[in-house]
Amino acid sequence: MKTNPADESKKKTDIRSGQQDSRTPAPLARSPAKTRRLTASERRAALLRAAKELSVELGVAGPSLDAIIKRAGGSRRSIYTEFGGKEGLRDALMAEVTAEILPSLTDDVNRSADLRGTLVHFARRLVNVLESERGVSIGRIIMQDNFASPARARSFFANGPGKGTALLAKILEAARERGEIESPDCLLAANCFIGMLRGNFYMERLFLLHEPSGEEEIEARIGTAVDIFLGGIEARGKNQRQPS
Amino acid sequence: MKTNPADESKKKTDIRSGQQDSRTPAPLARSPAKTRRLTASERRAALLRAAKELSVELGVAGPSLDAIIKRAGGSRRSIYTEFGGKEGLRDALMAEVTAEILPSLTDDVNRSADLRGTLVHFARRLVNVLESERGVSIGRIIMQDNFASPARARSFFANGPGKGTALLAKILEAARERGEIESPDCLLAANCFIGMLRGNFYMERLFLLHEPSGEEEIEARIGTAVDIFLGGIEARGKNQRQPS
DNA sequence: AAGCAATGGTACTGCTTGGTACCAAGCAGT
DNA sequence: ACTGCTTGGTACCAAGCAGTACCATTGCTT
Repeated sequence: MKTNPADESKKKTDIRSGQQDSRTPAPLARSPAKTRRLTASERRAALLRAAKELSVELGVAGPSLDAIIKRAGGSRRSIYTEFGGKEGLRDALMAEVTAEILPSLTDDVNRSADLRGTLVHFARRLVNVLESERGVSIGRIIMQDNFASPARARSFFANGPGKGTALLAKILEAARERGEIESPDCLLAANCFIGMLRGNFYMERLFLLHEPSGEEEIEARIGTAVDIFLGGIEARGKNQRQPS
Repeated sequence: MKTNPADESKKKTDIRSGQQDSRTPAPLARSPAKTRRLTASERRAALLRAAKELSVELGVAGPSLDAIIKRAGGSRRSIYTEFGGKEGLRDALMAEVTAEILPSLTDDVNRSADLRGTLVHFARRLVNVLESERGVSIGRIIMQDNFASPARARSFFANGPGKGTALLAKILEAARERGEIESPDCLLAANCFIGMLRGNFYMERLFLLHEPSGEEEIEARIGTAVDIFLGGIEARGKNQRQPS
């Protein structure tokens, strides 16, 4: 099927005659000065970078291979030898992008002395990472890819939100050990806190429904969330599960 | 608008079993008995219904017009006269689907006497609506379309989550008036509560990372969320905003 | 410097899609 | 029943896509 059939003429479909613009006839119009070839890892990085940029720029229905190659240089061959095809490239991109977000969240936690300070700090980090211009762009890539491939979604959740939630859960466990809070399930509580911070806002941002929130609004949101959360779990007798 | 959701319009849908090729060669192999023409609204309903079903079934990268027509009957002409094209059909589908979800959430709120009961009731409704098999299917359609069109996303948020959150906010306002809770911003608090209920679970469900949660797990999540939330906002002196 | 293996560049194939054109078949008004 | 308008069915077109083949070029090795 791949061997060229007995048709060497251009008469495949004469209707599509208007093709003279699609081909660039001059192969000598190469780059003037530097045509240095890139090593495999350089090429890989360039491809991933181009794919990321274009995914951010184009948004929906990510870039075509042509577009990626045009920006990154190299040729389709590079993609197939390096990633095995488009799916492989998306996999690699997902891994890279996930790894890029996490550190900015986990870094430097536990700086505050008390729990409230730690929570506020964590919340600021999270909201700013998620809802920043760049965070939203990356989030859009991730989410759309997650719909396309549950396998990638699984990997993303394990390495992204999963780790973030686990980190917060550990902080809560420590506070519980110190007797500052009462919580039967710190992981569940961590989920709640993170969910509060997202609220409807994160999705609205993801869908580009409004500009990034201002400092004040974010502080208000964080304040409300921390107040409710701390008020709900801190240790002070029992106001919980009172029978209704 | 919803005249008759094609109760008796089964006349054509059995063609989809054929499928031997992309084209059905014999124009005389039509439906055996009747070829009654559908009215405009019937046709519209059939198209929307087929589009919804196929979106659910195919998941990623919604169905093509051919697929929709093959199931709904009619022809491409129907789509263009009725919806103006594919985008118009997606718009209409989004509106329909959004309107479908909301009532099952808002219906029958305020049944319980006390606030805790009301919150638990609301939470059960919300989680079950969102994370049910059907809710997830519809949610996937909506989310993917939201990425494709911020305009649709805006309409969805206004008619879906926006209304749900506003409803809860009203409930909270009433409780505040009765002095049961203290909350400077009930809408923000409602956002928090709904966010807690989603946590990471809803997104994980949306991406098909696990089966629907069991009754027990849902009750545990709801219990935790309600406990934290009520504990955080109920009126009992001031444990909030203590300076750290 | 010559040769060779790997990479870059591009045309091409096969396929799918949305949109349009056109013919055929039903329906309604008279 | 005839006629004209509307709707259904299908072929067709242009565009875009991933993947493959193949030539041209590069740069390292010997």
